[in-house]
Amino acid sequence: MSLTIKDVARLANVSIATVSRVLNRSKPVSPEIREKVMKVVDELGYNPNPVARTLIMKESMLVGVLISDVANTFISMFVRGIEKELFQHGYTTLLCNTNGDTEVELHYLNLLRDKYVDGVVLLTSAPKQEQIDFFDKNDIPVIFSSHTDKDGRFSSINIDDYQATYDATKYLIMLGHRSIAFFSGPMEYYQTVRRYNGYLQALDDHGIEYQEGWLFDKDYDLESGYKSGMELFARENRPTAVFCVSDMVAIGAIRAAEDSGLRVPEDVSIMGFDDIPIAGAYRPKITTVRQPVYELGSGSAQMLLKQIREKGTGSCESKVLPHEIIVRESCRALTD
Amino acid sequence: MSLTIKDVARLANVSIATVSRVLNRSKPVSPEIREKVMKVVDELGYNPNPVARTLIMKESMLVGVLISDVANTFISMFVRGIEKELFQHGYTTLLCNTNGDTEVELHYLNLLRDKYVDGVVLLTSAPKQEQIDFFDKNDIPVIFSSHTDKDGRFSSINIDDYQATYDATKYLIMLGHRSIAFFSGPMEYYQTVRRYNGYLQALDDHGIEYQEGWLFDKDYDLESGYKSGMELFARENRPTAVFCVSDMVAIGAIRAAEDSGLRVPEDVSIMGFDDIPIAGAYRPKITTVRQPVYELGSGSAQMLLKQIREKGTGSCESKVLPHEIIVRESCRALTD
DNA sequence: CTGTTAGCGCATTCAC
DNA sequence: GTGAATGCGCTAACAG
Repeated sequence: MSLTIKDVARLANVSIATVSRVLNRSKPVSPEIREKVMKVVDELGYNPNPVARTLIMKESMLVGVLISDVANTFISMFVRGIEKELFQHGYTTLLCNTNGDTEVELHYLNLLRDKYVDGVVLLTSAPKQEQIDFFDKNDIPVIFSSHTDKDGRFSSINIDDYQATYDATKYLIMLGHRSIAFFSGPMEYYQTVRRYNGYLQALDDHGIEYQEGWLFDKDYDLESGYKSGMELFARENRPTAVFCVSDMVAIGAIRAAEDSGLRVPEDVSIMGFDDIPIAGAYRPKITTVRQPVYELGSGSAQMLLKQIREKGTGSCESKVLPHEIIVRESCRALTD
Repeated sequence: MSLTIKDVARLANVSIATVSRVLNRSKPVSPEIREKVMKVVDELGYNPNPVARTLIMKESMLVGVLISDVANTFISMFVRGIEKELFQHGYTTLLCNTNGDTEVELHYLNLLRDKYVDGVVLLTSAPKQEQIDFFDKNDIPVIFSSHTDKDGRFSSINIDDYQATYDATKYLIMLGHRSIAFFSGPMEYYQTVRRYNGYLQALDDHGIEYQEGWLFDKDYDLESGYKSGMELFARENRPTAVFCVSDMVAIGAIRAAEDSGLRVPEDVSIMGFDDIPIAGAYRPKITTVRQPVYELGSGSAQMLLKQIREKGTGSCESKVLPHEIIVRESCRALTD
């Protein structure tokens, strides 16, 4: 069906080795022959079979990206960042959705290795032991995105979740709030834990005693925020502010507040996280912590590319991107 | 490094041909030998190299999914539908983001073919001539999602965009609206055109004359809706209702209305499309047309799988999934 | 510089 | 039923 290197060699009256050489610049070829070959290649519109190439080279120009559904809201943007960067360097992105299922993750990891992917980006939010083991066993470049392994033996790119939440909590405290609930995600994710710790530390640093019942650990989505909100706002003695681990949770919380007869921010202040496009358009506009999602994606790709080039060095780096408090309308100063 | 079929053959004292046979059930093998081989396979944890296999079989167990950024809001859900379905059948999803760039699309299509993908799902919203040509030239199973080629020579899965918009417009008319603006996406997308036609027809069928200046064709995102809204609501003689091609556009339009001192739905009714998760949580809750996004994804996968099995038959089917008007708060009845 | 040859890991035709 | 040999399309030693 398709053209092979043989066809080119025959029509150009050279050996297949020569064709391979001009195509890969692997060895010097005389200008005349090179040109002759290129002419045939162009006329035929020939391009080498990447599968055969992979079989020999053990590289595929493929990069696997594992995603789960956490923070699913910004996955799309994140992936675009990765994808664009990789594409510019001739790599293709193999996207794998794991739904956070360890078994599925492992399945994909093995599959990817068998396909000779040149690298992997993990956006699965909970670095499991199985993953660590896999990358210990297989020498495949990998970037942990938005989460790191405990020992920091692998490259990673993150924002400073601890500091970001610390800053957010501090902001609420500066506004005069002394009772602040924490609408969390699952504590299995280090990301969540780091945020929680930042929150606790900010409380502590400002002489606020953490209260039993301020923590709601459900998930990163709208429904979780709504449920936590309905639960919290039904209480007699409710906090004056709520920190949410995502904007979607914040939106759910705002809905719950309104359904409970509370106004935001007059009766309760609600802070989000992510700064998804809708955050600035919501009513009230959501005060939130901005993550540079696209940059996290493209940064992952850049780091991975570097690691692929330097494969074998065992080098490993960590990158932390800046966050930013975006002040809008959903949090107000307490002036009583 | 990795295990090969030779290792298995050696340890089981059989030829590689026999190993291949038990693994593929391609030819009968005596029970004793089969068992002996399987034992070695299990002990070694051997699995065949898919790349070598692809080189011979000309199939990869890979499916390419091309996406652009239109309706980017629901791509995530759509892809999950595809991915899950394919995964269950042993296929892996190769996701390619084209940004609607024809050149990039073509690049990917060629790459995918060279990787021997077993099929392709197109979610690029504008069936371009180049794409049609590609699939005419290359006999690769393909599903056009959310858009069809004009001639209907390829399989596709859609909702009935024409009817859905007709229904939505009719709903607004039934509410008493006689002047209805259309916040559109780019007219290069057939999807957009079909919706526009449904809108026009509904107007016509109910004796409403279409007015110059009711059409705003920008894009499917929030900003487009906002801009169109600011433009429209500044006018003296503004419509009482607006149909938007997506919920994000609707959200932008609602923002614009409020920034123009208009209340929704008291002063202007705004209707969305898609029913993204936020639509029901927005303030006001958005009246919209629901698309079964996940089902469009899994349906695409099912149709593709079927086509892969029946490859060569040249069979081609079209599937239309139901839409639904979701009545919420953003549109009100005119009672004057 | 260039051509010949030998694999990469596997499926499959042939002989037996 | 089973094994030896051939080749998928390509790269890389090896000679010349």
